[in-house]
Amino acid sequence: MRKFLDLLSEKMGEAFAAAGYDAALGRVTVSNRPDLCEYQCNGAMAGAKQYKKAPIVIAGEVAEKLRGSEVFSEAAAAAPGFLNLKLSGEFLAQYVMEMRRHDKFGLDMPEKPEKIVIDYGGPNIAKPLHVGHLRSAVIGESIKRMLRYCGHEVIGDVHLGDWGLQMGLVIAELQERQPGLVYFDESYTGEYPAEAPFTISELEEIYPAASARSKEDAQFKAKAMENTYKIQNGVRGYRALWQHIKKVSVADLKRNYDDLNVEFDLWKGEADVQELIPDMVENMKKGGYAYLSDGALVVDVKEESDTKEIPPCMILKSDGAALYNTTDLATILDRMDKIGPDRIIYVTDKRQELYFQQVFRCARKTGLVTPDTELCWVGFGTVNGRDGKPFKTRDGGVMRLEFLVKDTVDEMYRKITENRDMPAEEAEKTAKIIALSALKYGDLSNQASKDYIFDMDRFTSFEGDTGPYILYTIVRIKSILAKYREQGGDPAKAALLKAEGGSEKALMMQLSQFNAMMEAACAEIAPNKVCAYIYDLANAFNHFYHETKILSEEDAGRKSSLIALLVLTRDVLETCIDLLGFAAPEKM
RNA sequence: GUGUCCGUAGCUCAGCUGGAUAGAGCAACGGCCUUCUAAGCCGUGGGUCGGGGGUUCGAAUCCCUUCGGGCACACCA
Repeated sequence: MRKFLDLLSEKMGEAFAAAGYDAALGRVTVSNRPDLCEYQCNGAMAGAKQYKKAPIVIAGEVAEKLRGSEVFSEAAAAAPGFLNLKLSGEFLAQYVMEMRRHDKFGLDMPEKPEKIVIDYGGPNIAKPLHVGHLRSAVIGESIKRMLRYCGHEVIGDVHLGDWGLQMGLVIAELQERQPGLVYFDESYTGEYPAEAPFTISELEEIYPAASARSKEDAQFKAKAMENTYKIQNGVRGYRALWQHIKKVSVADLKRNYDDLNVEFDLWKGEADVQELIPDMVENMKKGGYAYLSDGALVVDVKEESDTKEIPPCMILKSDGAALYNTTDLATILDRMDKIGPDRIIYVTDKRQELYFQQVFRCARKTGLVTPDTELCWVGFGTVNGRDGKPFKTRDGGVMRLEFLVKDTVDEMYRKITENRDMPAEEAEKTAKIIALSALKYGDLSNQASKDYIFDMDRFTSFEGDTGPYILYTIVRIKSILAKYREQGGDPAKAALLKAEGGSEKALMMQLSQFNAMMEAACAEIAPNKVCAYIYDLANAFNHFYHETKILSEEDAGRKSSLIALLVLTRDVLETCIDLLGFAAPEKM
């Protein structure tokens, strides 16, 4: 379906052409002076120089050609050369009605859908999720859903950090606490127990303890490094323990991501690509890309156009060990081989920008990806506390994600029970739903690349530009539709007639922008655009709601038309919040 | 030091490829519930768009410069 503004621009272009000017000047935009007009065109001013005429003259001539237009009910030239436009209510209603018939509200599918891998989450095994993981999960999930909605095949991969020193640390701590474990007996050849020798809550306590100890106790740290080496080189007992750590940890991660309504298609990790490394490195050497520099194996990635020195991409450390780069490159190799994506998107902290620039260039240069594979990086800013510094717990520690979510849910429960009379069980369920909207909307409504301040009071507020406000709007619509059904009406059968003036027309105008907004949001990978859109839409609806009696409307045709508008508004809002990764309750 | 991002109302932020009086929300103040959820709606006050130059008919937006801040700059991830 054509985008509404394109349609208007086309009509305007025809008028320009009819008056003897370039049709390209007829670009129509939403008015920035709603008191004067609904839409505007500034083409007369842009074309003034080219045609050596006063803009107001051109605008006047074009306005003349628009007389009797079926699209614009009014077109007036205004100094110094603006074209102020008002829209025909029938034309608008027709477009909006067509949106309703279309299964994606007028959003066209791409001619060539892409296969896209999105790498987000990035949790480390054995370490609890903390605030830093919130943004990756929330933003990544939303991008995944948006791109899917726009017609692409999208595969989300959690990309676990499951190959590092933290595993060696956990095992070192276990060696101290439970030295008798069969895993440490290297002469043991039997089966290892299926059950892990620790629970998740024990694991959560073991890792911080081990990490703290390694900072003071050099011998302990050496032991941890040795353990890591043993895991990585396949010593049976250590491998078995590593599997246990991974299994227990992943189960817990799934639970945490579940609570956030975040799902991954793949639970791959660094460990999965280790065996690809030797050949990959060998090929980089053979291809003449990799060379030794200060003992480390590196690939040059600088380019002519660089405005600064880009250091080479390191492939192996001077001790010959692999590092994060190596694993990420091997992962690209693996994905190209097994999935063959057109695009890979990474969602990480913005501090890793240079790092990914190096990795991408290296992958391209060494032929890990085909020339037309798009490697794409989305960097996000830090979550700060109200003091503007990185978010911490009251005592200055790292804030665990689980606690952050729980605090938000508790706060929401408090607010609900304060304002509404609701059974405890229902209030609890509702609190969870609304809290998620608060958390996610609070994050996603900011530009991803910017830092933002996590302000519990602001996010959980039902007022202003917040998740709960959006949900409240949806619930209001649902409530009216439910009553309409009780009266025997069928919202699905309601048909739109025409846009009366005022807030009803404004609501339709907002709805008509959906496909253009979604296309832009996907192209720019910007969930914040979806947020901005639904906030405007919710505002437009609430304004309309206060001016318009719906259920008591006596003209049956008009009532049905209003209901149709409600249904579409609800559907668009619910579709959008689903793309943001949350949902609305039935009541609140 | 080099590069990069940012600086807009008391606070938190929008402002797309330059366009008419710079917009929201919170906070402050004032209105609107016998009628579809008042967790809403309407209104008032509040800004030299960090400073200075330049390009343009026209700049928060583009260019230069300057001040202030964040971040990154190969053997961490």
